[in-house]
Amino acid sequence: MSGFLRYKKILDLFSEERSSWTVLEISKALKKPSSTIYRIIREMVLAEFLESAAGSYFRLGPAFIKFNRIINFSDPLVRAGQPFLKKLADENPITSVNVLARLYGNKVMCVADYKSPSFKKNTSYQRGKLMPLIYGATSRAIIMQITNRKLQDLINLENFKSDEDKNNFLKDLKNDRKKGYCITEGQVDKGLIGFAVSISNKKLGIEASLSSIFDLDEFLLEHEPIIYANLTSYGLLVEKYINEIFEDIQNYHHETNSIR
Amino acid sequence: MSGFLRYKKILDLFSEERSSWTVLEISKALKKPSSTIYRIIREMVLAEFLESAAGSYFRLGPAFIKFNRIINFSDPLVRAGQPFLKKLADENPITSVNVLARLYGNKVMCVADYKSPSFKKNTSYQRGKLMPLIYGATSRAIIMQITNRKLQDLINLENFKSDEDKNNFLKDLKNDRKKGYCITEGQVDKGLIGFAVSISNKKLGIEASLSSIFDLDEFLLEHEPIIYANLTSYGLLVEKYINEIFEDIQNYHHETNSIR
DNA sequence: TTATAATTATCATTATTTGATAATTTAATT
DNA sequence: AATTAAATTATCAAATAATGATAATTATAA
Repeated sequence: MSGFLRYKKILDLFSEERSSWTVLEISKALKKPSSTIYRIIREMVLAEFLESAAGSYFRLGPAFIKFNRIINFSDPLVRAGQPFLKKLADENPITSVNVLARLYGNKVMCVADYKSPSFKKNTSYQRGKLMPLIYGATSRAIIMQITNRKLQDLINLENFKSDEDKNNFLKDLKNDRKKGYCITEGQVDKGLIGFAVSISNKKLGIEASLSSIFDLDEFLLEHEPIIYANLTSYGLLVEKYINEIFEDIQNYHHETNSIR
Repeated sequence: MSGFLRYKKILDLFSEERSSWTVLEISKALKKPSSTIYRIIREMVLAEFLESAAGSYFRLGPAFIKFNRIINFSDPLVRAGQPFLKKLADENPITSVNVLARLYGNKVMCVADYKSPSFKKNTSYQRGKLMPLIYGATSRAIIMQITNRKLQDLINLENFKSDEDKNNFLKDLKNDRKKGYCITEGQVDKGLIGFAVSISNKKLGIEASLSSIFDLDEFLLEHEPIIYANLTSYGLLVEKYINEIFEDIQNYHHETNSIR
């Protein structure tokens, strides 16, 4: 265990389910002597990536809140898409959860979400949550824009139940690519239906999706064209804004570099 | 430069104002050879703490969004206080920004905020933003609960204009401690008035504040008693919930430890 | 106060980082 | 498609830092 991994392995222990650890627990989990863990933890506490809590427990530190904010204000995808989620929700024919998600390793991560105030059911899509790559429209609209080697690598990491399962998935992917958007029912959350379009920007390396999720109890077939129209138009709008932001960033860097 | 600092120094370059850097720029800024920076950056990209963007720039990675989420769902202060911010806003006599903030190093960080939808002015208090320790009611209600050595250390880090300035600050602090809450006008944002109460929990090491910020153009003296009543009652409520969460955590750890 | 747990310090050994440079890959331009 | 420049990775000996066993100290609880 060396380099950044030494720190990351500790951070990765912290989860929603288990958000505080003692040095001894960490030392057991990572099979490292506690003197080593103490030394590392001390460094991370100093850097505010961890903080000590009651009862000699440690938890994640405020540095994450700070850097998260910087991302919020600067990430082109979040900046471009965030403001449209509420509008999308307001224009949808029924209450919805609206999500901006992106590839994160071999998972999909929601980076922004807006739920209509009166939406009743619980959904898995909340900012920061990691979701499976192969289930749900949100994820599908991301993976369907990935090709060649990268797609192969990602798919090889997935555990399909059978070869047939895998082939079906690939066939669906092909169809969705042709249609330009995805619909899935209950793949992630029972009783919900999701619609999604791809969001991409080659130059910025953005592989993302915009999606609206509805309660199956409220959803009617006649809603589909409106949902589809909303998603595609807002999707294009988000991509347009990403481009503008990209140009802003470029100009900024040109300026600051020429000043020097 | 060794240990975690090596990584932190790079991360600390990234700010709202300057959210993407090339390896060469980092290498200049930190006065380190680019081969070294490349090696470090590669590690951090692999860990998703950085990600490569267009034009050989790098920016903060999605790991921060993920860990930020875990904090949101597990930090006792956020969990206990977050749900009350909207209620506080709704019960205030005029539109307001409501903030939960805590000590972060020698600064104050907002960890949750709720703005009345129709609040017009811009405020500095937004989740994740670092604020000065000695200005504004939000900060004052935090520092006023700190004593002895820790207070000395924190105050020594501040640059007061004069000794008189410093003495005035200490005098105000004493008064606020007696009163049990703080009011400041325009210290952080011109045209705004802030009210704050302390939030603390010894066992959890929480030194925080709950505050409501109003537009001076809307604020009337007769609002003060209601504001005061709201803040103190919600402040106590938040502290009560922090305590309950603390006990939940304890029980959880007892269970998991006895199972093993 | 005493006892126990938590944390820090020490230090020789072992392993890793460093930085100069070369090699390779990628992107831009002709 | 070929050329060039820029970005990134690889190499390796020297310098530096991490490790972990143990001892010492400090905080916490009984």
